[in-house]
Amino acid sequence: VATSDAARIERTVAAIRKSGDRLTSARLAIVRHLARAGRHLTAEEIASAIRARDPQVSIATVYRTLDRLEEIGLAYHVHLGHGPATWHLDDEAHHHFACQSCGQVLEIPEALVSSIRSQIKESMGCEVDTRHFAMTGLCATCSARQSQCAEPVVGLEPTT
Amino acid sequence: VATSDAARIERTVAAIRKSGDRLTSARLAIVRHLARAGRHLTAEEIASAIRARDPQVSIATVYRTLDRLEEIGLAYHVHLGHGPATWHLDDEAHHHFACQSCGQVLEIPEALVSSIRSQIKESMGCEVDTRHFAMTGLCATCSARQSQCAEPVVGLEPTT
DNA sequence: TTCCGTGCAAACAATTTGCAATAGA
DNA sequence: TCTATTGCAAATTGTTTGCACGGAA
Repeated sequence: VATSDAARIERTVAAIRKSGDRLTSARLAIVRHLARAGRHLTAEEIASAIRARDPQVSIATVYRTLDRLEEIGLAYHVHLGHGPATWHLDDEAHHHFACQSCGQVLEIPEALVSSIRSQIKESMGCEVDTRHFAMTGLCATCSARQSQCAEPVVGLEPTT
Repeated sequence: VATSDAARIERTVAAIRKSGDRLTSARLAIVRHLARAGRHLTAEEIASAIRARDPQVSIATVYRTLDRLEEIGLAYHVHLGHGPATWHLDDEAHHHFACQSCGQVLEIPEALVSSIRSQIKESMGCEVDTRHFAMTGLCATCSARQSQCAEPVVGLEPTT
C-alpha cells in the first residue's frame, strides 16, 4: 500500500497498455501528476500543471483521459461538496470526509464506513455509495473553533 | 408536522414580512409552489412552473429568492448527487438518501442519522452536515435488482 | 498504415451579476 | 416617496461534443 510514486505510475501505464489503449504523452503526464500530487486534484488543476511543460494540452483531453481511466478502473472522481469534481488514482483511499470550513479532506476509517453502510442496509435496505460522494461537515478543529466563537474562520470558501 | 399547504404558505409569508423583506408576487408564487410540490424542486422546475401563469419571471429571481429564503431560514437546498441543487421549505424532512439508479429520494430516519453522526464525532471528531448533501447509492429495490441481473435499469440517469 | 486520441472552438448546463426600470411598504 | 426587488442580458464556471489532423502501435 505504501508504494512509491514511480511504481504507481508504472503500474498504471502498464494497465493502460494492457487494456489496448494507447499511451500518449498527455496521458502519461496526467498519470504522473495524479501519482505525485498526493491529494485530490480537479481537472483544471491537472490541466494547468501539465500546461506548464506542454502548453497546448487541452482541458478536453484531461476530461476525456480521466473518464477513460475511470472506465478502466485506474482512477476515479469524488465530489467533495460544491465546486468541481476531484480525481485520484484508484490505489488511494476510498472514503472521504470534506471539511466545509477549511477544505481539508480526511479519510474515513474503513471500520466506520462499513459500520455505517451496514446500519443503512439494515434499516433502509439501501446500498450506500461511498466512492463518489464525500460526507461533508466540519472537521474536529473547525468544529471546536466554531463552537467557541461566532467569527468564521479565514480560509477556503465554506462548502455549504 | 402534518400541516396543510395553506398553513405552511401563510407561515412562510408571515416570516418573510417579519424579517422586513417585501412580499412580491414572484416570491409568493415561489413559496406556494414549494409548499404544494411535496418534493424537492430545482430552480429551473420552479421557474418553469411559475412561468406558466406569469411568463416574465426570470430564473435569476428564482435563484435570488431561494437564496434569500435560505438566509432567513425558511427554505434550504440539498444536493442529491450530480445535477442541479434541489430546494424545499424548512419544515420538511432534513436527511436524505438519493438513489443513483431510479432517482428516488428517501428520508433517512432521525435515529439512524443521529447514530451515524455520533459515531463519526466519536471516531474522527467531525461534525457531519446532513442538511445540504444527501447520501447516495442504491435504494432497496434497485439494489436487489442489480444483484440479480447485470442489465442496468431503464430510468433516470445514474448519479455516479 | 491504421484509427485512436488530440487540439481547438463551440455548445452546454447551472448559476451569478450589472444595471436600469418597477413596484412594495 | 424610497429603495428592495425585478427582468433582461451578459458573464462565469464546470464539463461535453464535433471535427479534422497527427501520432502511437
